[in-house]
Amino acid sequence: MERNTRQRNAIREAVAQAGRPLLPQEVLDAAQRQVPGLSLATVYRNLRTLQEEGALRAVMLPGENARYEEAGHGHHHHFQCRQCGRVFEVEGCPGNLARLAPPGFAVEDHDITLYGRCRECLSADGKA
Amino acid sequence: MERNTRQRNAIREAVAQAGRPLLPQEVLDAAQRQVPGLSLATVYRNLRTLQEEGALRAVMLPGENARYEEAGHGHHHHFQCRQCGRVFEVEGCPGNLARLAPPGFAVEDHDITLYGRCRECLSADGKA
DNA sequence: GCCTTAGTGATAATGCATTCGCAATAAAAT
DNA sequence: ATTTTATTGCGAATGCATTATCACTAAGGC
Repeated sequence: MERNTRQRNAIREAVAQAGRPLLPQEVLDAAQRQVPGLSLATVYRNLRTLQEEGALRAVMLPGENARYEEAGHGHHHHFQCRQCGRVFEVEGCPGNLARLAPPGFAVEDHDITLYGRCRECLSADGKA
Repeated sequence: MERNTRQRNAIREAVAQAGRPLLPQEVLDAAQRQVPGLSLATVYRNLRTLQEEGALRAVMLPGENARYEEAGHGHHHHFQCRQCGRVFEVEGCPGNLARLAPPGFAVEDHDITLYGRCRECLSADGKA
């Protein structure tokens, strides 16, 4: 039977409150504010468990390790800031991408990643 | 000074003739038809060299290792077949993706990956 | 409060792509 | 042909994310 541990709650909360996909290490950093002794192994174990029970979703970006976000946010894509490396959700979708594929190919799905500067990094630059 | 070896030529040719991004192991398999003794270490060395001199480009897809394609094909995106795993180029681009980003974010670039079945896998299924 | 056992922390182990070390090979300049 | 040295093949080494091990801890049912 599944138990409700402080660690698991802290991990779930950390991802939920971030509102953006987090790396395991980022989850650790955030969740350690609730549970200081939390270990990285426990983060990995729970990320997997929470993903299997459908609470979390793995987000893969090109050349990056898996990040984790809350499940159930509907179809969306991601933006990665080239300065701070953080990833954000972006809603919306251009649609009708199937037309780009070569003739005879069946398109079932797609991923879009936007790259640039997030608001925070832009405003920090402005001040510098 | 840079030398013109059978190995390097075979590697360059393999990528050019495939017409699609190849994994180092796929490059090895293809180039070994020209140079049977070719080793994987040499493939890695030359993929790096060729990339540095601008002849090849690294292609990163979500959750995948780097593939390599000929440079100079202009802006394009990629399609990955879920059955055979191969990656193909797709021309064209929906454009105007910047509007998807949250306000205050500056979009500089983007990656699009389409997923589905390639023509070969579809027709093989049809026959099965 | 006690017991059972899922969960945890710390660290070692694993898996895997990629790179390194080095003796042997082969371009290409002389 | 000889010499020089970039390049190669092979296997060992590396780096790094993730997972396994195991003794200990603490949920939660009784």
